[in-house]
Amino acid sequence: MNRPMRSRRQATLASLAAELGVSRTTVSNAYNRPDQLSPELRKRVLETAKRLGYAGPDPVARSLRTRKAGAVGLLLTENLSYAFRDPAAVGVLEGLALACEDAGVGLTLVPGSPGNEDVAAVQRAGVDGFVVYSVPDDDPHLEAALQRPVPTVIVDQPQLDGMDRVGPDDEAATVDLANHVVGLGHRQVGVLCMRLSSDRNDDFAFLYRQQDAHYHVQRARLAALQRTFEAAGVPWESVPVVERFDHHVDDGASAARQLLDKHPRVTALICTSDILALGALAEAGRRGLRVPADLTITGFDGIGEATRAGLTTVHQPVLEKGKAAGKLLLGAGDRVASKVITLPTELRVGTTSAPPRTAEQHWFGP
Amino acid sequence: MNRPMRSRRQATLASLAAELGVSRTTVSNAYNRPDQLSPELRKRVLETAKRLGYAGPDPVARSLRTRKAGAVGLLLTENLSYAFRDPAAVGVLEGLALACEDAGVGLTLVPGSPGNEDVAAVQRAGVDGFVVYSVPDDDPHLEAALQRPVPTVIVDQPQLDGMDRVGPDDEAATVDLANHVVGLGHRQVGVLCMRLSSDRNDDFAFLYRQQDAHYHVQRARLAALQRTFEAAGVPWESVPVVERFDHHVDDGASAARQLLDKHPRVTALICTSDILALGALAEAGRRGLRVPADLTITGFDGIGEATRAGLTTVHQPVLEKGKAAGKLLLGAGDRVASKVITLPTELRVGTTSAPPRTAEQHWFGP
DNA sequence: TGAACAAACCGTAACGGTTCAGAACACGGT
DNA sequence: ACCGTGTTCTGAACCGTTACGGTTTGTTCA
Repeated sequence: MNRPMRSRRQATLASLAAELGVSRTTVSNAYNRPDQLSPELRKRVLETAKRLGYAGPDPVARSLRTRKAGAVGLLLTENLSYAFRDPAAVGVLEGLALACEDAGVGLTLVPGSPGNEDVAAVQRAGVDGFVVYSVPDDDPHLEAALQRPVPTVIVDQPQLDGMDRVGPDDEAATVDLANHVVGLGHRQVGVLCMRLSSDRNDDFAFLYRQQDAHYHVQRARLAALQRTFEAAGVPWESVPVVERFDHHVDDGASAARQLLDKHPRVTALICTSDILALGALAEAGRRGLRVPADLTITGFDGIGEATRAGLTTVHQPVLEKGKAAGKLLLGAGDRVASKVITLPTELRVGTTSAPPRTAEQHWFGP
Repeated sequence: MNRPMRSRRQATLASLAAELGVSRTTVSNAYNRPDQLSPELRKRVLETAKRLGYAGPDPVARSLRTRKAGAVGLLLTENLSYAFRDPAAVGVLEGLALACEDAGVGLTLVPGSPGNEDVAAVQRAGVDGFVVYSVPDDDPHLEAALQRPVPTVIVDQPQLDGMDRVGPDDEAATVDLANHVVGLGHRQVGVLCMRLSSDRNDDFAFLYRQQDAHYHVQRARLAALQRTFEAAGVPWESVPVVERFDHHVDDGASAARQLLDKHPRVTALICTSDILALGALAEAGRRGLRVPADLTITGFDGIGEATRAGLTTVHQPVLEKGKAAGKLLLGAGDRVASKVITLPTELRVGTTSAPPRTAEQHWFGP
């Protein structure tokens, strides 16, 4: 043990009361309701506490009695690097942390790897509610959280029965973006997307896998792309989609490589995240493709580095997303109806999108 | 409330036992020690539990009894954006989260803004230990955490009496970096640093403020720079140091602007973080200064974006740092002696450092 | 036949607090 | 002397669980 001066047995409120010859109530009051006892006595209590090394009422015991854990849980059933390496996810985390800080409650990251069926951590987390973020639809951890008799807010996920939900309209935002690309004249496009399911598939993802995706956000974005491109006369089967399980810039680069190797005539690469797009950008550079002259690249999320790189992307207010989730959860006490908050998104046209290179257009010419 | 089927009063282990006509112990065993009762009875218990909407033993009550909270606290007395916007800090967070996940315990972010004297959240956090990261030396929250009868691990901070500590040797690493810059021939340098104290000072920071810095890391890095440059015959008073309270890329840019406006003859900008360096890079571009031909820029931390930008920097294994802290804390149970883990760092020379522009060297010529 | 032992279940006592309805006392007013 | 009104402190119940040390029942084996 590395705490100095730890006595044989930690002092408790009761032992302190005994030492002082007062009731436990009084000691409790000394900490929680200073106006309930004389200043002198309170001072004496606090002094004795210091002398005995008593650091104040035990949080857990207090929680039991008051029925408040003083923390909300964040269920992140991801490979953690997924959550921490993506500035968009970190933004949500930050917003949530801010909301918690405002309310003076802690934010507990509840562990649960995907594919790991062990939901014990979810059941054992001492929290007053859960925020569920970026979890596959059928995850047992999500199920376990919903079982718990505490409120739950779902972020970036389809609304479940009476749950609260926060998220952008991924479909609408993606439609805007796709229309931008279509409007520029692109008909030969490729897509890079994030993990669609808990089983690794660092390869092309065909229709069935797309529609069966367990991650709502990816499913929604792909569906929106499909809808828009088909409306523009581009058969979706002709659009290659490359999936990556991990989510680093390098994964975006390798995905772009895989796609471009097989489909060199593609004029636009639509990525379902900025991270992937940044990787695609790097790969394009490596191949000597000029962006946007030779290749249009778009992202999604609007992270800082993307902005600095001039990426055409959809910006979503990630910080607000997290904040909204936190506020919703912390204010969920007495509310009866469930709430759904849809966040605004904004198409940000940067310097990575332009009409397709003319040479290529001949392929589609009359 | 948005939980469906919530009965008037939540079922408890006791009410479940009563309903079943068995003892509480048996119900408890059904959840915690399946081998202590017959499979049939266990099945009956679990079925009845489901029928009554009992989701398993209450975590808080369990914690009280077992004296394990099942979570470790992370004390981040920062403006939260500080912690979340810096990939280096996020890396530490990730490493810590990974260690916690391995151990199946939660990670609670304990709120406490700098300057906010309210340490209640620290006292009320139900955790089995604290990791203290990036907190000013004299912070009351740190004090409050140390008071609690749980182990504490300090990250990136000078070792306190018997505490465990994890961190790189900031001084040695900075000396290496400074020697690199000195070795290139730079004698007219400027420094951009992060917040030195809890009071905002977006301006030049003079010697007294530097030495009085409440943030160990910044103090150590500045001290190392001072030592190295003075050894190279550069009087430290002649080296302008600009401080920024916030820590975004834009802050780095504005700091660089402020410094270069006043000291246009500077040939190298040493930044105490990559984020600031990235901003400096942007500002250099804006001024039409070629890097490294006209201006050398260095960072610290080795974050991904810096690597992608080719920044000369010191890489430190942030993920390992977080992991090490977590492991140390979680294994701290019975240990008597305190441990100190010093992490390796690596000078990574990129494309942003080179000898000073010859024109300037005349100033120092014979 | 009965000792030895395992399996299945139970009762009680914590764990360390908070809370609420009073008790005890002091004080000023009538 | 009596009453009302605070102020200060107390007693006991309660929060929901698990640890510990049993008891009961049934089986095995010499």
